[in-house]
Amino acid sequence: MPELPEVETVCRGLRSALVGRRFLSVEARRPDLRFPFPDGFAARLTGRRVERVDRRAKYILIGLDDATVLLIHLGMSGRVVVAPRPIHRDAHQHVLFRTDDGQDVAYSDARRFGFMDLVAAADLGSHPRLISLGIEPLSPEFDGSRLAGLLAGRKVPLKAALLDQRLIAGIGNIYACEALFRAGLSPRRLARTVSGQRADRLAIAIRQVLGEAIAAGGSSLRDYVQASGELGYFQHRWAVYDREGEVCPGCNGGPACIDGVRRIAQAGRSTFYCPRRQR
DNA sequence: AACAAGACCTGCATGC
DNA sequence: TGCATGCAGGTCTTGT
Repeated sequence: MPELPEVETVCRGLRSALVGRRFLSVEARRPDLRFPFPDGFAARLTGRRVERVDRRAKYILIGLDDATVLLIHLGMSGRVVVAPRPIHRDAHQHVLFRTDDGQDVAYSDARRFGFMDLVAAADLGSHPRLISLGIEPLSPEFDGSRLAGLLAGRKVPLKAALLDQRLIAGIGNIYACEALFRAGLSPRRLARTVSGQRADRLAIAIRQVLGEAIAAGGSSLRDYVQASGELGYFQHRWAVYDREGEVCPGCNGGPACIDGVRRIAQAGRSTFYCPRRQR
């Protein structure tokens, strides 16, 4: 489920639910997700007060009052739901946080590709999962010339470069496809061929696509008392992702678009694009 | 050094 | 209906 916009949506939900609150109890119902929980995980969290909730790439960072940070990654299928106690229990609900104001925060993850870790705040930057992350695409420093610099000399397909978290942090398979469509650039083009105006267009497209998805998720949060990225995805209509064979929104059924959106495999993942509008 | 491929794990849609 | 197959929003590790 989660790329940057969905993680951001979950972060916002957790921020409003948790900042200033204490964990009355924490229950890990199994010893691991993708990795084992750190030693004393539940005990170390119990009684802690949440001071802040931040996001870095697709990671959720929950800052606690003892100068530690709870690091959460949602993997492919991780979900977070906040509800008044007692929360509905589901089959893959692996971690349950109870707060001092009567809320339950449940983490569910069928595939268990997600993970959690506890880190000293001072060591956050050197955490092995965070240390090599690239630029935040929504940060003010991210623009066309910065993007061109990151792509320069790279012989990988452009789509693969967008998915490389060491270059840009937070773009996943869906928004890589969508941003390339908006920028009119083929996912197969070599990354190093994108500079100048093409890089400008792509940087703008990335920011727009991510920003609109966050706006969609954020607006749905007001109506549902959940921090769930699923809502953002549910509301979003993709132009090309998962639309193999359909006419893309830019082509309006023109003769050159007879085959519609094409699906190819790149680095083992599906890429959707319009060969007519993306060059 | 850079890149592709396999691995992790479960659920779901599809086709026979 | 049952079963096999392929695919899924991520990223770490291994092999070329």
